[in-house]
Amino acid sequence: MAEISVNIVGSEPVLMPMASRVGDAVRQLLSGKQQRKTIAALANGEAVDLHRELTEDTELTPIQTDSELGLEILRHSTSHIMAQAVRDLFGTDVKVAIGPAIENGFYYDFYREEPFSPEDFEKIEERMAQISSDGLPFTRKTMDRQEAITHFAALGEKYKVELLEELEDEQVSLYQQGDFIDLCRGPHLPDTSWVKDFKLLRVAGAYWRGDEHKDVLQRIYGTVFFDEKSLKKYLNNLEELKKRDHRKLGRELQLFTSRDLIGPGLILWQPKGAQLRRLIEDYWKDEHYKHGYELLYTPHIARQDLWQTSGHLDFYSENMYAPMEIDEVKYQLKPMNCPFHIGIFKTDKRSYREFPIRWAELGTVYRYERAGALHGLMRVRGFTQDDAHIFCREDQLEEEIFHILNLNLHILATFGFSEYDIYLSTRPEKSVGSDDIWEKSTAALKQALEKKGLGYEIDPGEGVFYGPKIDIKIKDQLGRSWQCSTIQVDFNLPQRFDMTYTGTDNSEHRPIMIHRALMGSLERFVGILIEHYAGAFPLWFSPVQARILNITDDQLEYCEKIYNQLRKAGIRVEKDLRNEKLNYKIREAQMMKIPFMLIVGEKEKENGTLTVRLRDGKNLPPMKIVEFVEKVLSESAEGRGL
RNA sequence: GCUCACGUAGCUCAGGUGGUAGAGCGCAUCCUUGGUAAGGAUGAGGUCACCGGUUCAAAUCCGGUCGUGAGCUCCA
Repeated sequence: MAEISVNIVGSEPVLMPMASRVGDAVRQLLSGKQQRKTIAALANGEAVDLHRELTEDTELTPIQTDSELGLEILRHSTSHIMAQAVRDLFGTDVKVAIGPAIENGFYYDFYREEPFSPEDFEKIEERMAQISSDGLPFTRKTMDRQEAITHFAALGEKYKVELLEELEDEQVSLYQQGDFIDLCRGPHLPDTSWVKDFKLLRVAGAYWRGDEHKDVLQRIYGTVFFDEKSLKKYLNNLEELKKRDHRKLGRELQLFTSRDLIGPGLILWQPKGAQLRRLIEDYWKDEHYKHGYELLYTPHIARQDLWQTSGHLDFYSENMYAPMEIDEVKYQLKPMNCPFHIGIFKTDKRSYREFPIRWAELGTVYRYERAGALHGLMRVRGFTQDDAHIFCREDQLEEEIFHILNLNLHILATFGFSEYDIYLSTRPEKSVGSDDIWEKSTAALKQALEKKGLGYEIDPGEGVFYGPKIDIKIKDQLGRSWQCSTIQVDFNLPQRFDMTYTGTDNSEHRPIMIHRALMGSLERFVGILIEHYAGAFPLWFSPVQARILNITDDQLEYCEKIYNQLRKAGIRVEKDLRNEKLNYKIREAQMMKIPFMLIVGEKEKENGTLTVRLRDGKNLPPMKIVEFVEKVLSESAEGRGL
């Protein structure tokens, strides 16, 4: 009998009979503990099941339960089990579409007339548990593509037929567990008994193949892990996310709201939210001034002609609010600030000596976002960009980009974001500008990134049509990524607006324009901050820094005195002098996540002090009012990076 | 925009099968003046998102509109 040589990567090969299974090799080559963790393997680089027969000399890399790939296989297999359960329960009224593993779980798309209900979820989960305890093996078979089409056509599985018709391979693989057969590339778990710690999470509509002209399917999402602990951890994490949800905290902390009467995607900033925002804006303005920017203000609407010249009407009009007519002239709300800044540029004849010109504006723009895309502060229709435009010569580009990166990362770090992923997007297929300018600008962006010592990834062809760009995605406390910053070179608008400057040679040249935003949108950035800090903001931008809590009415006068003194010193302080017990007042202040609670009773009144309770429940020893002022001011300044 | 779900006092929510509404928190008044996460009593708040239909009768059933949520899609 023929033999083949099999080894686990990094160890000695052994000879095994031809057509031994991967699982046999694993049992022979791995220790008990390693064996039990192994659910599949890479055989000469191809991911295969443990049941797969080996027909040539093979190097195996085990895929184990503690790897990403292992989880992916678990999730994929679980989606099959869910499909089987759904089919068992609802019969052929249900058509199966696709069911991949995704980040943190899996889904399966079904076509069914009736919507799935929460009660259905319970039934499906019960049935899945049954399938799991049956320990059905996942078996793979290959089939001629035409044969597979006939097979699925006979079952009325039109989505599978459609998939098969588009496949290029003449042999396709099918996986079966119990009586459920699905078209699938695999690999899968050895059997269904591995799938114990799962949960179905939600159902949502999804189009067949993501195309809104095609059938609407019901997508059931779920998650699964190899052990109960990990599942619980994940579910707890979901709970934590809910607790941090900026919409919930925004309401509780009285930061912002939106009302039906105002309109969807339009935010009302309540006093505390407005205070928070003002602190962010003031800091932003100060930093920009220090870094050589000048600040601009521009209007919210402009004549339609402006948007014609800028090209927004041609490229962006579906995102713009409809025109309004004033004195027989059409005006439109601005979706971007750039044309206004160009308008200011063109008020004078510019010289190369003025460059770089750095203009910044907290400009509020309005964009039509599809109703289904709106989400709290994260996706709105009216928002304020922390926008800036830099006009410079080509030879200044790299230095300007470097300058922007410095300011950018400095500001993000001050807000507590020091982990990020950076992407450099290069020329797309449809674009304006010469090869030469694209090359030079892309090189300038790269060099600036490298000079700053920043790692980055290249997104080939993902640049905007008018120039290359750098995007920075920050990571929050929960490890989620948010794209906030963007730095974009623009060869288009300077030309459209015929912007020029006089160079050293006394002739006219075209300036380079850079658009950039650091926080992106104030609204969204505040949303991210709320979730990042779970509403417990650092002292320097806490809308309320301290709240005075008296113990009895005997300290009312003294409390007023403290309040006035702190307020004059520039401390954001509130007083809670209601006739309530201390416990009650502490609870409320705690829930408002106020950094300092100032407790004032007879002792403090007599000594001219106050007792500070911190957000974490600890107390500081009693201190004089001036000491507290000093403490808050110095800690705030430090937090603000002063 | 599409699919599904939801829309009851300022907030969080109860209100089988239709008979004009309830709780807790908050708010007001009173009692209580109490040192580190909810003291007590009384009271005021709702044309049950809006419009229309079915019915003797609708928060409850049906249709539409608006809004919210989860996804899909979109996001130079």
